[in-house]
Parts: sequence; C-alpha cells; structure tokens
Amino acid sequence: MRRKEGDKASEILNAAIHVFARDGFDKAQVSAIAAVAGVGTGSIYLYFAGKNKILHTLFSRLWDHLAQEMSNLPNRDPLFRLNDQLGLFFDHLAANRDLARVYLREHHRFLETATTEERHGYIAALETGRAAFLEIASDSCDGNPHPDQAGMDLSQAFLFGGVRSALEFLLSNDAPADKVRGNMLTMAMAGILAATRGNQP
Amino acid sequence: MRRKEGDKASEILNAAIHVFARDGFDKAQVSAIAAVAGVGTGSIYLYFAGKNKILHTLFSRLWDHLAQEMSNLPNRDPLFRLNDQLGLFFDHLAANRDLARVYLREHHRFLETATTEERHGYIAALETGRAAFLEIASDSCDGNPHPDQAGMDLSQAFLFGGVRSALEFLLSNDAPADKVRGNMLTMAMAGILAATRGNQP
Amino acid sequence: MRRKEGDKASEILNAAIHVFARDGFDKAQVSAIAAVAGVGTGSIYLYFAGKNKILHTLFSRLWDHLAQEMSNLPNRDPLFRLNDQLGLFFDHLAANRDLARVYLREHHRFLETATTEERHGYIAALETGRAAFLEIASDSCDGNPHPDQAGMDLSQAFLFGGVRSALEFLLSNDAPADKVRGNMLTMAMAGILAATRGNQP
Amino acid sequence: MRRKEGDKASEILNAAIHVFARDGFDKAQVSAIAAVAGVGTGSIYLYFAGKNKILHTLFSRLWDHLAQEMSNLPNRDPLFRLNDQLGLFFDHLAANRDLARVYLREHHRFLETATTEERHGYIAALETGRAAFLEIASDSCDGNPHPDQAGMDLSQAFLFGGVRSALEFLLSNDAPADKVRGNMLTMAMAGILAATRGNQP
DNA sequence: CATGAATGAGGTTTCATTCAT
DNA sequence: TATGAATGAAACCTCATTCAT
Repeated sequence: MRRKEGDKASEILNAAIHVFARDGFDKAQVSAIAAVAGVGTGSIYLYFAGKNKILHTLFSRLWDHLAQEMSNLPNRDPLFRLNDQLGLFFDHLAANRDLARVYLREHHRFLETATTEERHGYIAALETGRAAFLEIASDSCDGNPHPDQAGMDLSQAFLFGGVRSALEFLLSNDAPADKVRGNMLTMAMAGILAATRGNQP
Repeated sequence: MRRKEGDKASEILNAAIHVFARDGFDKAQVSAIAAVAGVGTGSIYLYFAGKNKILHTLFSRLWDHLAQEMSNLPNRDPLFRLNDQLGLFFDHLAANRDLARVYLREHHRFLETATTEERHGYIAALETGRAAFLEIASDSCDGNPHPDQAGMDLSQAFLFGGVRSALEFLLSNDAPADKVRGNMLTMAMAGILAATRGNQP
Repeated sequence: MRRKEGDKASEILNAAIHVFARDGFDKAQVSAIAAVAGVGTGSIYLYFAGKNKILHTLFSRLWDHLAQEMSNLPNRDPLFRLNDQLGLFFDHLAANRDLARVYLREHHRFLETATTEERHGYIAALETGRAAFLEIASDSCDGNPHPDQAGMDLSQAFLFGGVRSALEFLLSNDAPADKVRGNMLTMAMAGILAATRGNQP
Repeated sequence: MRRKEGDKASEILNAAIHVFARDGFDKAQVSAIAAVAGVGTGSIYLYFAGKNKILHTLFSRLWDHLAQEMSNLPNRDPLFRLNDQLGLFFDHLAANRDLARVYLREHHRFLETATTEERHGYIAALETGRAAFLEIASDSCDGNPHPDQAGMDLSQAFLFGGVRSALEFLLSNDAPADKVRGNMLTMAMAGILAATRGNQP
C-alpha cells in the first residue's frame, strides 16, 4: 500500500474548497483539485463518486461540525443562545474564507441535490436554531403558544441572510472580522426581536 | 404597450432569464436560450457578445430600472425612504420569480466580472440607498458627523441580505408575498435602527 | 450553412467502416472516424447519437439493402433462390472487405443491442431466406407439412456460418473471390440438402 | 481430482472466461476477473503479463487440449475421424458455454495477436484435421494426388463455420445439444463430401 | 508470494462560438 | 439581418498496470 500519511479524503476536500472558491463549482476541474491535493486525478474517485459528491461531503461535514458545536453551547437565555449560534456559524466561515466563498456561491447546490443523509447535519443545525427561536417567540407573546410557523421560518431565513451579508462583506472589504461580527449580530438580534415582539412598545 | 415587444434583444433577455433560472448559468445552453426566444442560435451573437454579456446586460438593465424607480420615490423621512427602496427591490423580484432565482444564484458573477459601465445602475442604486442611510445615521448621532464608513457599508449589505432571505423564502414556500415583504421590512428596519442608534437606550 | 457536398452521414458511415475494420469497435475512436470522414469530431454527433448508433446504422443499412436485393431475385426454384440469396450476401461483403471485416467481428453487437426498428432489414432478410428454406423442406418431405422449426433455424444459422467461413477465408488468403464463392455455395447447398432430406437413401 | 485446484492460474483463467463471456474482452475489467477468481487485483500480474495474455493463454490451453484429444481419436475412416474431431470440438464448447461465448466473440483476437508459441496447439489441431481431410480428398479423386490447397483450406474453414453456427444457435436457443450436434455434423459432412467429390455423380 | 491503493493517459461527449449562405 | 451546421477544445471519469508494504 502506497498510502500517503494523513486522511487523504480530507486533503481532497481542502483542495476542493480552495479550487471551488477560486473557480466556482462548474468551472472547477477535478484534475485541478487533484493537483492541489497532491494526488493523481484518478485517486479522487477512490474517495468520492464524483465532483458533486465532493461538494455534498464538504457541506455535510461543515454542518455536522456546526450542529455538534451548537449543541455544546451553554444553555443560556434563548436570545443569547441564538446569538451564540449565529456567532459560531460566522466564526467558522470567517476563519475559513475559502470555505465562506464556497458557501456563498455554491451552498444552494447542496440544498438542491444532496440526499437526506447528507443533509442530516444541516437539518440538525436548523432545528437547534429553531428551538431557540421558538423559546424567544413563546416568551414574547405569552398568550400565543403557537407563533406563526411561516413567520418563524422566515425569521430564521433572515438570520442566515444576516450571516451571509456579513460574510460577503468580509470577503470584499478588509474590515476586522470581530467588528463585522458584532455589527451583524446587533442587527440580526434587533431584527429577531422586532419580529417576535411584533409591534409592541 | 407594444404587444410581443419588437425588441429582439429583450426577447433574448427574457428567454435567458427563464433558462438561467431553470438550468443555472453554467449549465444553460445558448442554443436553449435561442430556442425559447424563438430566434436562431447565431442571432444571439448579433445582439450579445456572448453568454456572459447576456448575464451582464440582464442585471445591468435590472439595476438601471431599480435606480430609476428609486430616484422617483417621494422624498420622505429617510427611514421611510429606505423602507420604500427595499420594498421596491423586493417587489420587482417577487413579481419576476425567474429573475429572482437568477438574482439569488448568479448575481455574484455580475459583481465579479461586469465592467464599470455595466455596473452603472447598480452603483446608482447603491448610492441612493447610501444617501438615505447617511441621513438616518446623521439624525441618530447628532454629534457624529462621520458615521463609521465600514459600518455603513455593512449595514447596507445587511439590507441586501434581508431582501435575499425574503426572496429565497418566497421561492421555496408558498407564503403570500406581501406578508413576507412586511416581515422582512420589519426586521430589516429594526436592524438598521439598531445599527445606527448604536447602543443607545 | 457550411454544408459539405454529398451525404455527410454516409461519409461518416464509410469512415466508420474503415476504422472499425482497422481497430475494432471498442478501440476505435470517434475522433479517428471524424478525421477519416474529413469532418470535425463534434459533427459526428449531429448525425449519430453515439458510437453505438453508428454501428447500428451501419448494419441496419446493410440489411435493408440486402433484404431489398433479395426480394428482387427471380422467383426460381427455392434451392436456386437460396443459392442466389447467399451469393448476394457473399458478393456484397466480398466487394466491401472492410465491411466484411466489421461484419465478422462486430455484428453480434448489432444483434445484442439494436432496437427492433434498426433490425427491421435484418428480420426481413432472415424471413426471405426462411421462406425459401421452407419450400425446400416441404418439397423434400411431402408427408411432413411442418418441418422441424428448430432444425430449420439451425440450418439457416448454418448458412450464415458458411458465408462467414468464406469471408474469413477471403480476408486472410488471396484466393479469387468467385472460386471461394463457388466452393462455399457448393458446400452450403449440399449441407442444406442433407438437412432437409433427412436420412433418406 | 484435486478439489478447488490449487492452481491459481487456472482459477484466474476460469474467472476470465466468465467475465469475458459476460462483458466482452474490451469491457471486461481485470479487477472483476480478480474478484471472481478470489484473488487480489495485483496477483493477476504474477501469473499473466496482462489482459491480452490471459486471453491468449485461455485459447492456447483450449487448443492444446483439443489437439491432444484429437490425436487420441481411433484411427478410423478419415471421414469418421473428421466427424469425430468436429464432434470433439463442439462437445467441449457445448459443455462450457461461457467458453463457447468467448470463442465466438473473441477468438479472432487470438489469431490476430498470439505468438507462434501460443498458437502451437491451434496449429496442431488444424493439422490433425487437415490430415484427415487430405485422406478424404485423396480417396475421392484417385487421379489427383495434389488436391487444391486453397480449396482444402476453405473446406476446413467451412467446418469451423459449421461448428460456430451450431454453437451460436446453442447459445440463443434451448435446443438439446445432441440434436444440434447431429444436425450440424450431417450438414458439415455433406458439405465436405460435396467439396471433395467435386461434381461427380 | 500477495495485495489493493494509487496512478494518469486516454476516450466520449458537450457546447460556446463562428461563418458561409 | 438571420440562420444553424460545423467546429474542436475541454472535462469528467475509467481502468490497466504498478509497486510499496
């Protein structure tokens, strides 16, 4: 066995992140990924069924990781928890700008074509956020045990939009990440409060 | 209104919106666009230099239109104006779901590769929003004539993120557009207020 | 239209016969066929869905042609008719040695993968032979209106084997075609007579 | 009989027969042969220089075996001997249908690319048949000590064609092998007699 | 001897673009 | 202007073969 040291599948994924970030998924060549990973082109197919599967695996691992981290957050006030979750999400991508770029440009492919199995971590992360959100909503409107489902989903989508904005900003400006993060969270939390409080004083 | 627009370039653009929305830019075939537009494949190249140019033109026209509409808004309170601008943006895409889809998936290519000329309308729309935003910020912090530039840009990015979230939500759920619009604007405005007020009581 | 003179599909088929004969179907490259045909590689796909379709079309046309010719044979004594049919088959391939080579090596792929539509001429040619054969058999055994079906099919297969042998011989020896043809027909007819007469004195 | 043949080369050959019969030589994967043989892919190359060599060895062994068996036939009347030889050939392949399939589809590769050494058994089998044939021809035309060489070769080719037809028939119909064998031999012998007798009464 | 992970050359097919009509 | 047949570069993926273990 001419086994290379280290996890070759991860090497390939890291190379793929780099190449996808640089060229976009469609233009990215499998051979380029192989070259960056330092393996032969054919070796890619020992680990992944194809280019699509690389993308799926990449996001699957991302969400598995995030879901795991989110579940480890201290069980504080739901608003703080939501804040921490978003921060976690932002921090992870802010620390991996290539990954952030791929997330911004190609994540929709993951949602559109990944199998349920591959989306497992994503679903889990969504649920974690939804749970926190539900608590916030319940706290705000005491007499309303069933806050609007669609409104909740939209609010959650809004949070994703907030992180996305911040990341996009981060990639095209050289603002300090923590400042961006702070501003983003301020706006996102204000938005959420406004959505759950409705138009109360 | 001239029925069926004698303008063949517009026919091609509309066809392109449809095909890009369906297949994605990279997978979209020029011949498919031609077929939908009802012209010969080669005719495309009489009106556009290539596939990229179609995309650029498409977004260029979108932003020209939006910038124009935004400049026509009544000169009310800046917060209301900002609200109207976002609403305008949302309404236009909510009424053209294929275009919305193309915006969500492919707009980054426009920003990455379009010429300054092509981005003219986009710049103008940004400026219109920035002006309103500047007024809001100035009103809030009277003693601060130079509100943080980066913070302002980020806030504006946040607004785009809000609209994007709402559109993405609209495309994958069947919620009524006006409800989505209302919720989105509530959250966006709250976010902006929080950002400009800073941490005031 | 940059249309080349002549039937381009036929040019491609002729080129394919040459390349298939030289390299075998699996090793044959579409680009080589294109080169021999004097067209661009991509043009092949304007006329044929793929390499397999070229092979199918090639044999389909061969059998259509042979079935047509066979149906035009004078309606003589069935044994003579069978003799003429085989001769026709042999002559056509003896006059197109590349085609003969492809027939010998690749015809089984046609039988295994072609559609009913594509096999139409083949079926017709088989039927023409079968009809003649049936008459011979009926003449021989007067009291046996239903000669053994399987025996008949086998006998027909035997005729194909005879032609095949002769063609294979022709391709690897420089014997004169008409002599080979004569010997082959002598043997084939004797075989058929022996088969239909059964074990009569 | 040693059960499960400690001979790994034979195991590989048997596996190859199965896979070649199923997939055809070109499409057959060495790794598939290895899997069927129950050995590692690399082990194939300890016994055979490559995929082609497997095919050559396979047919080489077949012909060695047949030549050996043919030489053991009782030294009867030459026509009966020829009949027995053909029968031997047919029986061996009829009893190994996968081998028969490989013979029908891939034997030409053996003839086209095998070395003289590898063809030794084939040559021997041909010679055995040729000898019997020569006797028949000599018996028939007493005054002609040198029967036509080419005619003789063609007649021999015709016999191969006969066996081939019978095998092809056997593989695509479920007729009983012995009936097919009988019919085939009847036709083949009649053909040979017709060829050697020339146009005598 | 035995293995199977690794390789990379090579082939089919696609499609943006051109250009003769 | 308008066309669409023709092009050929490019890319994904396969698989025979090698070789470190």
